[in-house]
Amino acid sequence: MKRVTIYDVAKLANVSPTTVSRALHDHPAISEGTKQRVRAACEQLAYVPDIVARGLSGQKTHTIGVIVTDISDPYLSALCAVMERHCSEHGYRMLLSNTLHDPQYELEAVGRMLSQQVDGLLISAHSPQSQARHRALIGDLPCVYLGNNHTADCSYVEVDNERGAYEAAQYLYHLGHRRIAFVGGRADSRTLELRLKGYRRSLLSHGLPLREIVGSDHVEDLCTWCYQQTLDELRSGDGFDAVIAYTDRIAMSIVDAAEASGLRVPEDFSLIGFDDIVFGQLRHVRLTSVSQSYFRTGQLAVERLLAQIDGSCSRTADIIEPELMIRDTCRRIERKERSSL
Amino acid sequence: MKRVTIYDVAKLANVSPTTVSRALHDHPAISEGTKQRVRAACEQLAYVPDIVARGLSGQKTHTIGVIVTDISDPYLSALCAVMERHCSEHGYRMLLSNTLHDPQYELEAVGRMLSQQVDGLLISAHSPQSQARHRALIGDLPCVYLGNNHTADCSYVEVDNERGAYEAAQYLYHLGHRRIAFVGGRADSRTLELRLKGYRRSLLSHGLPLREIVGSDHVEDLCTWCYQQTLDELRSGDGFDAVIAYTDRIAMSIVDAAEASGLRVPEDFSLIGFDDIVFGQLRHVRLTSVSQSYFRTGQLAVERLLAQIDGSCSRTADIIEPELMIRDTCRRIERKERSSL
DNA sequence: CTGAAAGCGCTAACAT
DNA sequence: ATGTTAGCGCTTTCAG
Repeated sequence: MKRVTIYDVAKLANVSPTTVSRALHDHPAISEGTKQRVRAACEQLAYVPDIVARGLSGQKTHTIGVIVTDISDPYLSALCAVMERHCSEHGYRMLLSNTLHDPQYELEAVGRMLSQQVDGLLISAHSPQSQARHRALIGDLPCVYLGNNHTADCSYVEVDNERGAYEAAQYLYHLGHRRIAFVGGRADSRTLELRLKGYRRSLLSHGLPLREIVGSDHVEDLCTWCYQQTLDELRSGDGFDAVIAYTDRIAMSIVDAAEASGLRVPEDFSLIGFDDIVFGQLRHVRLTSVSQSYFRTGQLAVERLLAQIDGSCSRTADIIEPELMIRDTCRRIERKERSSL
Repeated sequence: MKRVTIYDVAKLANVSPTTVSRALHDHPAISEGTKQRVRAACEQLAYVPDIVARGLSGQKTHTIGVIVTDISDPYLSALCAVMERHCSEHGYRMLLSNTLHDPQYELEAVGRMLSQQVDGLLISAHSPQSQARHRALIGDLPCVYLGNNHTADCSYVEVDNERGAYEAAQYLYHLGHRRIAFVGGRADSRTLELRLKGYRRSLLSHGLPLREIVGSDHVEDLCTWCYQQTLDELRSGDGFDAVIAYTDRIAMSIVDAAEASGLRVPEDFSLIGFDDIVFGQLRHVRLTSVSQSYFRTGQLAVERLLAQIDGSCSRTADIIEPELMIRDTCRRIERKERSSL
């Protein structure tokens, strides 16, 4: 069973292949009558246009490449869902690659996307270093980075993570907490760096001591590692009564660690996560979290990329403001030595 | 900045394009010396092969299309991650489409994949009906269905859902529960149908009454709907003391509903989910769940598909056995009128 | 061992 | 309004 091509359609409709092509693209210079005939012939032969050939001939493949660190991360999978929708609404297909935080794989994925002739790239990079490694490969192909893991000379849509963490810490401070730790993240991530920066800015401004539990880049299972570290710290006596977790997923591990060491959340222990994933919103959990709207991020990223592709703009930088979603994992502490507030 | 083609490489290496092509494919009839020269030239020009042209010329695009109902579902996103890995290990790229349970979109997605000339398709269909609608389009293109939503004349990898539900119900029965409900799912899904079948087989064999709370296909947010329905039922007095939920996600909503009506899990209320997602495994939740290994499913699906593509086999049907992961959301009930066990 | 030439299916000048 | 022709970048007979 051979492929049906425009030549077959042309023959049946008694016109030239060009006319078929034009009719299919609704070219104005084709009479309504021929268009009808061509469409009928297509129908009859069950003709399906070959996008690959179209891509070779024209210069566009109408395919965009998406490279993420972990598609099974709830935030990223939600983001992908949004991006896929927007792409397909604009007639683009989406090629997906999952790096699992492996910089080498990320580099190869970029290469594969290029050789696939994607019209543009949407990348959630592992770290600024990994991004630097593939930067040259990409050249001037339209590309928008998702999140903070990139260097300055590119387009991106990112959340103001410094501010998100700062506000989370401020919130805990005003609730009366004075022993606030930051837990989670991989050392080479710029997102982590920024969140730490915000956390430090808040604590330092109140003269509070910093407590940072951060994984090195080769920790395999970050959640388990954070659970263990936190548990150890809490048991060593000299603990803390509030935690800002790098992600909601880690926050949930922290709940486990707190409870395992005999502390209840939020009665004895306050907790804030990042990402505002759907599982944190369950009544059963009600995790207070810094939200970075995946909806807005995904939409904006695709929009910016498509604008770059059709040449209507070059570099863009968008900062999404985070929002603290206050739920039930933080509690006000009555302080005897009322300092200021 | 024009594209670098094999012609450029050929010129630089002082050979013909044919030789370049062959050298790149490690053709045996090319001398080692020329291969070296060609490789050097490629390097120097930063040549990237054009997969699109290769696809047009040969007949393979080395691209497989994946169509899922919801990439932000934890089970499916984990499955996609596994499949992406396996595909790329075998030199295939993965085109992703997300139907959000819309049969019309599913149909269009199949069309887009076809016109993209994918070498094969991996589909998690919305329902057997929706699958039937696109079946003809696909024709004899290699295709493997994920899960139970398909008719008989195709390849698939599915979990024995009937058995999974049966065993979940048996487990609850042996724990002493006599008022066991099944909650969740969409009416047109065959997966639901099978789970219900297993649930019924168990309950009927013990002479217990059936309690089924199932959404119609146009319920928007299934979780919220299930929460509300369950809450109503529980409050109406004549409730139940155990639930098998259609998914873990729904199970979590049921926890909320139970707690909202004053019942504690597992003290007053036992609960089993489906999927064994990572969030259910957290110590904080410890949800008992029927596991359908996404790892095994994803791996097998890709393997079967690739075997079909390279022609080494035609139709396959694989059944994955489910496994009841017993955690902490079910509890033994002491019965006064000890019936049998 | 290497090269020339003919497509793969489609589009886009450039005619008519 | 429609047709002719020449590629897009690569592979693949068929000849040297």
